[in-house]
Amino acid sequence: MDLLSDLNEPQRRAVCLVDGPLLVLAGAGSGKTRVITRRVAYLIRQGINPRNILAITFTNKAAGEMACRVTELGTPPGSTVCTFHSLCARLLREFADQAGVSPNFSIYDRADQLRLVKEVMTKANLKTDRLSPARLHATISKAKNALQGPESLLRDGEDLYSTTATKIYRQYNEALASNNALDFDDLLLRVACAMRDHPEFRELLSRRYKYLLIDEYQDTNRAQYVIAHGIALGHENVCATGDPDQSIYAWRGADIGNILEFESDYPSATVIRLEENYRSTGAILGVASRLISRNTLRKDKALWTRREAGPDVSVILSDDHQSEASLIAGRIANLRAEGLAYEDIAIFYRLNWLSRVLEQTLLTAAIPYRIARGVEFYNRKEIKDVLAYLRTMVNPSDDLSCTRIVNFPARGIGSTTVARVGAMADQEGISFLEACGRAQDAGLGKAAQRKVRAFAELMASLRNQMDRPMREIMETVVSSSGIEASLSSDPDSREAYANIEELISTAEEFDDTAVEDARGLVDYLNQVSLVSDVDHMAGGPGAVNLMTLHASKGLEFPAVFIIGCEEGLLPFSRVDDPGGSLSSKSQMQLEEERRLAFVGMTRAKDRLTLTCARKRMIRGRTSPQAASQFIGDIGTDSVKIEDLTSPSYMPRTKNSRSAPGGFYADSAERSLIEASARDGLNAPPEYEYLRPGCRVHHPMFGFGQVLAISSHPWPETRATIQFGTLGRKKLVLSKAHLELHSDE
DNA sequence: CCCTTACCTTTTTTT
DNA sequence: AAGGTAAGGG
Repeated sequence: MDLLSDLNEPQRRAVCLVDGPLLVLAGAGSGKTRVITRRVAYLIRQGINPRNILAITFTNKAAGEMACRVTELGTPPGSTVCTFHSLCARLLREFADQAGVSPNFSIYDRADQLRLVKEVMTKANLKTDRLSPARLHATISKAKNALQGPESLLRDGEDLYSTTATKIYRQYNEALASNNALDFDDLLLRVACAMRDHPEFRELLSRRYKYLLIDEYQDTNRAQYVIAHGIALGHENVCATGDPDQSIYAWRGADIGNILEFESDYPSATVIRLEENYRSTGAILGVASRLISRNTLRKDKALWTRREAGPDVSVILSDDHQSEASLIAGRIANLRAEGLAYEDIAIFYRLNWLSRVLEQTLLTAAIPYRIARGVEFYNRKEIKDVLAYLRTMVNPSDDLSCTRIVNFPARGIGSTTVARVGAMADQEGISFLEACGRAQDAGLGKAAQRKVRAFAELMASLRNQMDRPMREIMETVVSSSGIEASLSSDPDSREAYANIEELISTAEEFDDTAVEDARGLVDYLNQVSLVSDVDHMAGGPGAVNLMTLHASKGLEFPAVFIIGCEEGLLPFSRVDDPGGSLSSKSQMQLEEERRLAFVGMTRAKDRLTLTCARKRMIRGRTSPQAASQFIGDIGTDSVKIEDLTSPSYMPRTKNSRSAPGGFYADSAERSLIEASARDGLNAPPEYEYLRPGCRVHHPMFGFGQVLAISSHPWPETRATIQFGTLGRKKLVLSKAHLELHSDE
């Protein structure tokens, strides 16, 4: 197949420039993935050994897709396409000596990491209610991603937080070491350090990976940067692709400087910009561009499209989350009527929990949906329990996993017994499992001793069976541990049991599909530990796609809804304000939120709808919501605001004086107005007084001044109103609810 | 030792 | 709204 004929000029250059550093600044929808896959295929056709090619992506799903598309281009296999994390996990097992790890290490996911932080905090007598483990963990994680040790936290002074964080960081690392475990950040950190400390290791990698491609370069952190540079050192055959406007992971240590400074890192670098967008309509691209142009810290970039403007971008205002959801269900039905399939439609939101109402509504509306939550499966208690057995088998030092299963299923080993065995293990400097085998020394009662010993024997016998195929291992674990017996007898556990059966079938799948250099228990755990949200959703046919804005990156859909476009939600800001709510939502953070909205919008090919609600249930309380400032940022060109909120009136305050005539003065009159607005019979008398210059209050946009009225006859009154922070809006006032304030 | 009940926090976003 | 934790009874 011809690799170049359907590429545009800059794309072709990006594919064909084989040697030397190359930076591809690829705007949203500019065919970046196509360039990368073609490039890999092109390199191979130029006679480069596939084994010398390493392409790094951010998610397993992206890696899978990319590998798949490269194969489809008819090139011989052998190239490595994977994520930074899985690359590092593999390297660490292969070069365990250089990296100073033991090859059977466990990989701790976020939940494990938090448990460990909590455990460390308790041991240090820190109250977890004063200082959240999550915050401490975030601090530690950020430091690790910047390749900084515990002492680094003291750089900016020795306040109480810094000193405790340093202490916890140290002890957390010690705890990881004694469990023979690494967290996600360690995977990168250990490889980066090994490359620094062992030049021969770095050189080996440089020789092995002579051609390096890194996708989403704007989202790389310090550790990933060091690894990439280490590999490229010497040959400099490094092709980085990315888009500064889509940098949305600064909060987890991504450094946008990496992509901005590529040219100074590699003075001989070629820079290619891809600015033609093949995805979105003119209207969508215009709206997204106007939004992102509000960012000040950015390289200006002009995305353009040959596509026509298409339908306006919709902004829909609803009363609450409930009506927002049913409105979307309705719109989905309309889109279906227009000929779209369910899988062509996606709904994005800033926070995971925003999907709940939506799910319920879609369920009752009988609209099939898929939700990008692969980890959810692996986060189920029973699944984590089974995996903990596997981990303990591979890595008997993994006390976190071992204590998790010592009494699952219930074996009558309670917390006192666990504490005693644990204390003995600590004292003797042995693992929990080993201590179980020597239960007689732990000062336990006869019965407890017998149970604990039985557990140790169970694990020993399981450990003898580790070389069997995954499915058999899994079945043995489930049956001989007693999980099967305890779950299948209890009718409340039917779902849990079904999940475990599902897990067994993934193991079977692993046996069938795994390549020859990755098929053991260790590789299975590797794979399972590194799956993410997005990975498990492969655009299922016949279902609407639900996901967070973060998860949407890299995807595209004909129709996109972004829900919850409200202050505090889409530019997200925390309710409690560590550091002051007004001042410290820094410009940097706001701009990242804006990029996030930009990413979401640019996923849409043909139809884009933004929705917001006037009030919403947050943490069990209904709280009033204001429209997102981003709705102001996108301006009014190619935007249609549909106001579906019901009439409402602000309580009168001292400052709000009556319009001439005082028509909304008493409640009887008010309910009359509401009734007529609801029934669509007569215009509420306000409209008589609606004229340019009026000061009005809108429940979502706040105070504004009427600039012009384009058509007056109710209920189709359209008026252009200037709102303070949100700019000019053209509103359809059909069911409206403007409160007039005379402002002589 | 296990199970129930009552509070109490949590909630960004992800490898 | 929901999940986790501490306390208390069986």
